[in-house]
Amino acid sequence: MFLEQSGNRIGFGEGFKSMTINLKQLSKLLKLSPTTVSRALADYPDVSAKTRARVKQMAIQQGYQPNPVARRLQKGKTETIGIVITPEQNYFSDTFFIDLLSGISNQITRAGYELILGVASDEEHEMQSMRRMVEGKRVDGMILTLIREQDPRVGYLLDRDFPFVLYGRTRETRPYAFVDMDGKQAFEKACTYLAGLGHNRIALLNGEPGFMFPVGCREGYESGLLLSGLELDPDLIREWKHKDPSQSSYRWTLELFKNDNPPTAILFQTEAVNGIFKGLDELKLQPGKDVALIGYDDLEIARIHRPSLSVLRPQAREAGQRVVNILMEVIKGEDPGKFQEIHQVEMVIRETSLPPS
Amino acid sequence: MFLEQSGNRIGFGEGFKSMTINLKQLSKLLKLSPTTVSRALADYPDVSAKTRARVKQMAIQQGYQPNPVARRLQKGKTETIGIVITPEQNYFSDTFFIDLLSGISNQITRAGYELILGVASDEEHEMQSMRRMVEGKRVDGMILTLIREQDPRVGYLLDRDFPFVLYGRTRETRPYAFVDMDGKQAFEKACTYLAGLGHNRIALLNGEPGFMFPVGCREGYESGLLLSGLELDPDLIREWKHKDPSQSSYRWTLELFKNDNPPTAILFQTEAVNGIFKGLDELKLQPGKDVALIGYDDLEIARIHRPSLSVLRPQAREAGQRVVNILMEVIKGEDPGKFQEIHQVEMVIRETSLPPS
DNA sequence: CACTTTTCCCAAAACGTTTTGGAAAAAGGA
DNA sequence: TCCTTTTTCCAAAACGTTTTGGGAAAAGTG
Repeated sequence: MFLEQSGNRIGFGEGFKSMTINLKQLSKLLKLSPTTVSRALADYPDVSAKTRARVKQMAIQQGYQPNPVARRLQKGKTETIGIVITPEQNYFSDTFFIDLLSGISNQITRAGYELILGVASDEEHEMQSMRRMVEGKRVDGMILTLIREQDPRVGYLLDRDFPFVLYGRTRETRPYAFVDMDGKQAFEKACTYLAGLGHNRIALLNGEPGFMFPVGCREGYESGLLLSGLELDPDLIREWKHKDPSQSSYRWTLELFKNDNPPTAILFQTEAVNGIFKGLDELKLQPGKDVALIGYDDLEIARIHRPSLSVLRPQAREAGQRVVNILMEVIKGEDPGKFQEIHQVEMVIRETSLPPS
Repeated sequence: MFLEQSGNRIGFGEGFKSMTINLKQLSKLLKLSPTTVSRALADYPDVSAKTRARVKQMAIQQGYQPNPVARRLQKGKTETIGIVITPEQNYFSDTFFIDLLSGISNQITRAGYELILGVASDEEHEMQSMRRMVEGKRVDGMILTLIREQDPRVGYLLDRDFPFVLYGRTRETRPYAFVDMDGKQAFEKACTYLAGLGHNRIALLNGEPGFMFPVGCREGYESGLLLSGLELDPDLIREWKHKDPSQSSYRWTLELFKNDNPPTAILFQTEAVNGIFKGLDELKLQPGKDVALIGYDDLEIARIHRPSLSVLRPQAREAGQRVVNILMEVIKGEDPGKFQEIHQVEMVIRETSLPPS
């Protein structure tokens, strides 16, 4: 039998296990039923203020923490959110994704939930990892990132009515919840800004086709040209690959300037900046001076490079928090269609966005 | 923040839950007891081959998956491993960490476990996040990375006899399990290689003091010099900061060459390469030609840069898998002191490791 | 005082598994 | 045949919570 062991911290060779106390033991210590203790800790009104205080104090003193596994079983929830990332796609380009993840993680913790992570090597494995989480009843909801135009994950989750939130958007007619950056508005803003400076040959070095984000970038770019009275030249548009942003953007940069009438400015995702710098260097063109540059994402390199890079800066951390808050609502049963947020992106003018020379 | 809303269709509830079946329902379908079904699926010998096959077939047909939360409660395990990362420390430098994480994640999945992720903003928050996992009974074991010379996390876990494995090492006399790269051997190898080419002024641009890894790097560097009959010149050693590898390494590079007798070669962590390139560029020194370079970590930039960077290449993915396998043993109760692995690091000779001109 | 209402607490059930400790049926041994 | 052993199954308990559905005591109310 178990006797009272108030304040007992001595291990019996079972080092860790012995220093943990459960509800039954705590209630015995308090000479109360487990019911009352549980309800006291959960601030139910049907336990007197006095005992509630007594229970809480003892709980703290004994270092009691309810076993989350038991609570989850009883509550029928996993209290867990899943996310699957794919290293192939060069996801961890500097600070951006980790900022997003940071916002997600902190908000999840605040809700008393857990974030479980899958790392998939490719698209198929990505789906498989998600199915394990969903069908294996390991999560209450999913967060999806790096969304494709046609994204099978979204259809899959919608089909089974499983809670999820996208960071990004996809082509899907059924309503779903998402948080997205307004890439269109961002690129439009950057484009008109450059045009306003006098640039009339503005190039776009866009992200990989198939993904949704570059679609908005292009829309914004085209709309920006239109608003500025510039005409669209398909020769000024190139697309790089996720697999090797630097390499492909390097090649496309060289190609862009083979043009008879080369660009005086380039819009692009900052991820690809190394390749661009390299290409320009080889062409003896000075960034900022000979060619204006505005990148999307405020990575470290943008700040430390000389000349420093003008950028469009999405607020990744805030977006991550919103994603989680929305997901919690969807899990509670709210209609996902109600949660469709498009966040503005601010422009940070540094040294690479001067008028044409 | 701009908020756009659209679509307000009311979702249908109960969609997901209805398509999942539990053990009791399955056993009813089979006209067997839950006990037998459970044991059949777990390949116990006390259920006949015939019924076992029948059970398994029905389980597949019905898409039965045991509820992991219930199993965890019964087994008294969380089947979960925790890891805490800190964005401040520029952790996600390109592919290295994600490779490690990939190895970890895949191996954990293979074991039927889950990986939960914490993102902490600083050292204190890091500890707090870990304590939540450990004391909140949310994990069976922890994986620690980016280890400091004096690391309070290790003492904390050892004190309460909680299973963990380090990726890296620390100064701690009690036995603990770790997987580490042989930084000493790697830097020694690189150093003697350069010396063999005729370099006699070899600099070390080392990682931030306080962390354990740079200690080994320096040991290897010093030992390499000794073996090559070169003498140690404290003026050729500099240390950069995690917070801004590029900026600090840029400054140190400039400083290194103020020396009367400047280096002809530099050893460093590839993370810091941008700063070095920038510094050399400013000094009108060509990497590889005027100054030999060998970096630790085979990041993308190392491969795509021209001239391509010679590197020391740790096998992060394999290391991640080992970390998990070892952690599983420790969780089973094996003595952690038995698991102390030091992995060799290969050297990849590319274009920046030529003899001095 | 007799009654209703409010306050405070608790026993039992439930969540979905796995494990324990048999028990009935079948097979083997004399 | 009778006894023992093996095979095959299952009821009940357990894991540690929360929730359900009261019930006893205390406090109001007339």
